[in-house]
Amino acid sequence: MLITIRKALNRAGKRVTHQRTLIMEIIRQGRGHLDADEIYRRAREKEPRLSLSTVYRTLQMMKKLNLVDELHFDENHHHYEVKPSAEHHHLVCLGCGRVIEFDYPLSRYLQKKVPEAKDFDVTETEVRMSGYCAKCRRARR
Amino acid sequence: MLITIRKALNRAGKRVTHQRTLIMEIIRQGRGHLDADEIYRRAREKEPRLSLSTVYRTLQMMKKLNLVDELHFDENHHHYEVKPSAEHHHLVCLGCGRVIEFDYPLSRYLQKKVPEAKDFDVTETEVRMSGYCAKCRRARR
DNA sequence: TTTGATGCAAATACTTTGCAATGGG
DNA sequence: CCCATTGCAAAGTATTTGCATCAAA
Repeated sequence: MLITIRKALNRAGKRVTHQRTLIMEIIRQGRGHLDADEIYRRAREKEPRLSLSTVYRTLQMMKKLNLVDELHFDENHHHYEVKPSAEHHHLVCLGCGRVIEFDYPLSRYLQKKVPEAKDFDVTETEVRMSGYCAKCRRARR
Repeated sequence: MLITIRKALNRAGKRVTHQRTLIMEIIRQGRGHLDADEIYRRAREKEPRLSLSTVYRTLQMMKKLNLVDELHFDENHHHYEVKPSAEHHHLVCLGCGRVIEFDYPLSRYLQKKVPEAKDFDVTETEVRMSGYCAKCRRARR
């Protein structure tokens, strides 16, 4: 786990700092769906002097190195997860905000089926379905 | 066109104001992919006293009334388009930012295929594929 | 005339940046 | 020891809110 991070950083000529491994570890343990602020809060429990800027800077870097994915739910901030090996997507409840993950391989399929994508080097495919879960549907006014 | 907006507002018990019809008309003419600020700039050409808050408030309302879709590209603000009748999705070039639309009906299919979605009232399905278009791939360092 | 909607200004939320100090290689 | 990285504070951008005024019904 940590070895992967260390390796990836080295390969990119980036320094392996305590902050970077900590942040990455938190994202991994968060099993996706953490936002920058939540990552910051958790990281500060171990490293109280860590700054929010470092979280953002690390996130940007990880994104560029393709170590994490940035997800866009129905909100005005982002969520992060370590780049998953198996393709999976998200189901977001607009009522309670719960995010349900589901596996579904679509990337290769769409790449073939969609003519517009033929000439494209697709690095990421994200499917986001939103709506209301059973519980929230009942409570909905 | 305008009739639809007027109707939808009436049906929801909302007032039909000059600002609202103007904003809606701009989103429609923008053919999707306008952000709040761009909508604001264009609207002010016709209605210089219009405020940005009104744009945001109108957008929120339209979203709730299901008249517009809010799209999440790889940025920290949103883009808006009038709710399209045919299901379509987006291909985003990370190099030049160009957004290519493609039609592809997936919603019903996924609703059936994904067990996690069975118990869900899905109101929207958005597929976003990102990567590099032919031009940008060549220019990429 | 009666509210709901608007404009304005101020507040909040999220993210980025400048710079001096720090620590990894 | 050198320079990438950090913490801190300050700035920048995106969005929301309170309130007096305005205008649609």
